[in-house]
Amino acid sequence: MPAVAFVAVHVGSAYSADILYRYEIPQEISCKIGCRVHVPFGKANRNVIGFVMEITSEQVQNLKAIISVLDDEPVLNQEQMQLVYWLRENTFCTYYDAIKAILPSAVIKKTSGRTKKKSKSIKILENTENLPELVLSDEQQKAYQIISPCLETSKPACFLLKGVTGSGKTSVFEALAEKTLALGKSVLLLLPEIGLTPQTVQKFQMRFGNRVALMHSRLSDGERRLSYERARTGDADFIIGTRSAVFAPLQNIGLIIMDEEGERSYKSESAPRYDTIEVAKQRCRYHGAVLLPASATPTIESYYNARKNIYQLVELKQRYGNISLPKVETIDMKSEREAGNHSVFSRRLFEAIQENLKKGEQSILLLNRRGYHTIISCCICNKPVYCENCLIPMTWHKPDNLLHCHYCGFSKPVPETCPSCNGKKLRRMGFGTQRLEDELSARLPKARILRMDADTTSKKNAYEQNFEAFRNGEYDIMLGTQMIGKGLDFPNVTLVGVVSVDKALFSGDFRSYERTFSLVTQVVGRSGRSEKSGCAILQTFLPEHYVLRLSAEQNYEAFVKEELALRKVLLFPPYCDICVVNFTSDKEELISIGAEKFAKCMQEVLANYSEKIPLRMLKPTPCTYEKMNGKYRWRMILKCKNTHAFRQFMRNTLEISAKMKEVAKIHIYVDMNGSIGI
DNA sequence: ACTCCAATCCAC
DNA sequence: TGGATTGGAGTG
Repeated sequence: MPAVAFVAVHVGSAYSADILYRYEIPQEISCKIGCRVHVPFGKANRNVIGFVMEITSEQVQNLKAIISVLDDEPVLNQEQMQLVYWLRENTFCTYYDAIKAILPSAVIKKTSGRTKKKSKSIKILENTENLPELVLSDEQQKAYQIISPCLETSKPACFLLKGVTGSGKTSVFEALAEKTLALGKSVLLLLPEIGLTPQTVQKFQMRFGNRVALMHSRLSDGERRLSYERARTGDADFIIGTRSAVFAPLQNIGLIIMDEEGERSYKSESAPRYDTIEVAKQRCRYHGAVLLPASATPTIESYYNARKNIYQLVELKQRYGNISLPKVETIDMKSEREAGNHSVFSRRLFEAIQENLKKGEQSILLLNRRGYHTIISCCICNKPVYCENCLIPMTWHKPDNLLHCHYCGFSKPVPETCPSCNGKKLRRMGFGTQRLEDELSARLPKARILRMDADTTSKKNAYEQNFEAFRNGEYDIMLGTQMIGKGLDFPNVTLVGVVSVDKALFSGDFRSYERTFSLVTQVVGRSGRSEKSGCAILQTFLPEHYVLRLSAEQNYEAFVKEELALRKVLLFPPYCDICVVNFTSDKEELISIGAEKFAKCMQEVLANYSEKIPLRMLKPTPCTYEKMNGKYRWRMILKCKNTHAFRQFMRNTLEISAKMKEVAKIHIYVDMNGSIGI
């Protein structure tokens, strides 16, 4: 009786075709679950690679047969197999999308199942002479002692480490990692962006030497493959990396740390659209490991979980060395305007910068818009100049004198006349980091200014080099977008100026308040980290807004209280889950028809559903930016409970609707608890 | 009656 | 996804 293999093959993003295809396993072939196989596929029987997901001995007639097996041993182990199924169910992706996230492309494509190349020697950064024993403060020690007993058990647990900026969370990580490794278990440390935290990475490399391997998106295919193999074989038992590293094939994981847990980069914006913390939880359940999300401003969801005792809260309330948090002064920019000051700088902030310059101390200025003029609009019809691929106003950049689209990267010269009405006069408005730099250097010609935004840091190692130069005192002032708020320690910074974050409050996402609160808290925390005390100045046109008021007070608890109350009333997470169905098409006329047909189909499926699905369906609507990258975009928001029953209902709807011609003409993807802005 | 190409269908 | 199939427009 021939055995049957259930094989996952690459079928694009077609929901209805993403099934496991059954093939006969010929007698002479031995194949295991998790191995890659060559199978004939489609009417033309083209030879494609598939992954064996299941093997049964059932009797099925007329199956095509597997051509050959590519691997002696499975490329997907038992845990990875479970993760494939988990990802497909939870992120509404295909089998192949899930496999692509779990395996490096070099492993999917490699022709031989055996790793033949001996790995190159890795530069060893171990430097034992240079390690003063790890010294923990009382508070850090206490945090360590609460968490560390759980590392010895093999029960999954989650601690939420809430530590004010400068409290030395990293030292707690180090102590816990050391303990985990001593117990013979492995450690996974996740960071939002590897380039922004070279100090942290170096610290761990110094302490743990070549047990550490890095995994992040800037590795080449070969480097990624090497790190993957080192983790898989146990040659490296401490992985440091970004989002994708959550899939590192470590054995026997004891601890997963997620630093700056609320960062957006932890949410994947392409298939599979996973949330790193959810994958980490899944892996902790599998390994019986401890999960440790950490932040100065935990997400509302995490803090709520801590209040419900799903997570155990561990707090670091003091800055290391008992340095006080900087005092934050709020400046009402409306009164500046009334007083005739039309500059981006309030008089108070400018004086403070001057003062700092005189003292030889450093300043950091935050403005979360890059470019020079952020809007070019017509004096007659008032319409801005839009990107040709996106319905998004373009930003003028001074260095190349071109308009740039910050969403698709398209650029073009400033038009002579208004593209909408042919008006002859266009006015340039808005303030970006380039203009801030210009104005600052005009008013303070002697100041050495470092601008940090996506335009100045695109080159490899640019972050690291610039941050290092600033730290070494080569600059007086660092100005930039949100990227300057994170992680780094600059002992000589005693002034932080928030030039403007008002716009960030109204991005259209229900998380924009918590993100703004977090951003202000992070950047303010850059000030006064050594013995010199620091201060911060927050400029806003909305001083009475509770988010800005509470950010200035650095009152996280009060902010969470307000935010939870708001979310309860408006029904947002953590009181429900938000599932967004996204529709895209390059044809404008198809998208509303397809989206509405889908919504109708969903209602019908729901009406015929035996299980009760708590669900609030909102009508499909165009996205805030209706066109991006040449694609028209609609979406439909569902307020739901993210249960197995809901996810089945959702996939059911996707499969049924995919067969309808109006729906088949457009592209659909589903995003659970992602962003609903832009 | 024929070609040609884009839209559509389908895969085990 | 990608190839095979289908059907409508265009051609002689």
